[in-house]
Amino acid sequence: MVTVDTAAPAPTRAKYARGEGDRLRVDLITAAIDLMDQHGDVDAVTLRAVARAVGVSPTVVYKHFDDHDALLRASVEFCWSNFHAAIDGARRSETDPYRAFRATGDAYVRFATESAGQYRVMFSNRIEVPDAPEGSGMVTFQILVELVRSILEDRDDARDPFVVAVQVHTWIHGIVDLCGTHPHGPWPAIDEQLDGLQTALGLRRR
Amino acid sequence: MVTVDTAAPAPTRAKYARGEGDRLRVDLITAAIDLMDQHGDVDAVTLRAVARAVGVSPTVVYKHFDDHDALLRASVEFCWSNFHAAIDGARRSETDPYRAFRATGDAYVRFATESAGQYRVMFSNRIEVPDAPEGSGMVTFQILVELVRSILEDRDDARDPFVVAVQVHTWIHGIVDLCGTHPHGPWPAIDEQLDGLQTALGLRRR
DNA sequence: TGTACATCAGTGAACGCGCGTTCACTGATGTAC
DNA sequence: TGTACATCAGTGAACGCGCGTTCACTGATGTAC
Repeated sequence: MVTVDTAAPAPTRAKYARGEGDRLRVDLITAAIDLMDQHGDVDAVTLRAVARAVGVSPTVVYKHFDDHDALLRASVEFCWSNFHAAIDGARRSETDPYRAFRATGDAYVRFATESAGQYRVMFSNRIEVPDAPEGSGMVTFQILVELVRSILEDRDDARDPFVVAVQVHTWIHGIVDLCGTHPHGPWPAIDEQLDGLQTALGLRRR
Repeated sequence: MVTVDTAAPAPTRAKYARGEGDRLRVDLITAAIDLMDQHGDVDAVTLRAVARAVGVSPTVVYKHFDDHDALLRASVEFCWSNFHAAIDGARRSETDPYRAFRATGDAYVRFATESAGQYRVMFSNRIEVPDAPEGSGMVTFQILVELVRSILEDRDDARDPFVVAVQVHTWIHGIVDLCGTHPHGPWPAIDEQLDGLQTALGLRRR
């Protein structure tokens, strides 16, 4: 319910030239995501706050989105694509499956830490984004399944990659969520926790 | 931002007798917690919504709490004591450390499932409740540390009970949070996931 | 036994606020003739 | 080359709403004399 009035009200912005009006759509989404990251809370992302951040009147939002909810849905969709890009980029950065796994885990943690607001909004599931069965995360989760599969094959490990990938994801989510919301607890460093995860789940080279 | 106007407005309630006015304090906290569980969101717990649920005018809340925030803090504190009671009760229900561990895990999952709103509000950390270092959860977390310690001793396992307890907690939190917010995903059943956790973390009788 | 009074649980109207949304409008810019 | 006009980006005032909070009040009940 607290709505802090941070930031200058309107940094005197010039209007976009004719034909470039669609760029405002991107600006609005970007501003919405910034608000998520600043407040870690989707409720801070009011239509008026987004317009204020861009330096535009609230009414112009309706030129680009049906309503407030449509703006939020588009923004969350954008978060998912940011997330997917981060995860996919990390996985592609290494060919060795163990190194790729670890790079991807690090990227996951980095996203959840540096873009904590986005991460929380995405996984708190209060904004429904229409997509494949069970949300936009599924395609990204598939990357994890494949990473796990390549490791299990290399280890001659008969476990089901999907089941192990669920284990990896639930655990890593718990780590970033708990340590993110209680950053001053006496927890081990996150990368030590990742080490522990990889060991406990038997995903190290043997 | 959505405030659904569920439930009858005011079930014609009789005022408390002289000297029993303090019972309203408990009623308000109880109603606040019900709202958390119904909406899974602390923003639904407005001062007016709580008063409405109890069948009382908003102003009377100020007879029992300094302001809206004080009501929320007291409610979250009550959630923590509910949670502690559930965990502590489960741990005391078994003497064998392995069975006690599992009973406690089941109780954790049950609380996070059946009182999902409370759980989310407690761990989302948006309401600061003043307490021991790093919040009311620490004393309950200590129960987990002791459970893990007793298992590790029985197994002649030299690992640090605190570190392993952190592993248990981050993982179990990830399981209930992820499966709670995405209940229709293709995940294994939660108790199968608990089985997997116990095995992977080496907390089974050998 | 009766009565004045303090105490107590709770009300109701009013406030200023930020919100989402609607509506009629403005003013610059490109284009057709 | 000039001019009328359609198009486009964006504004500003207004609405009804629910919110947290304040203030002066009510009406029943126990108690002191």
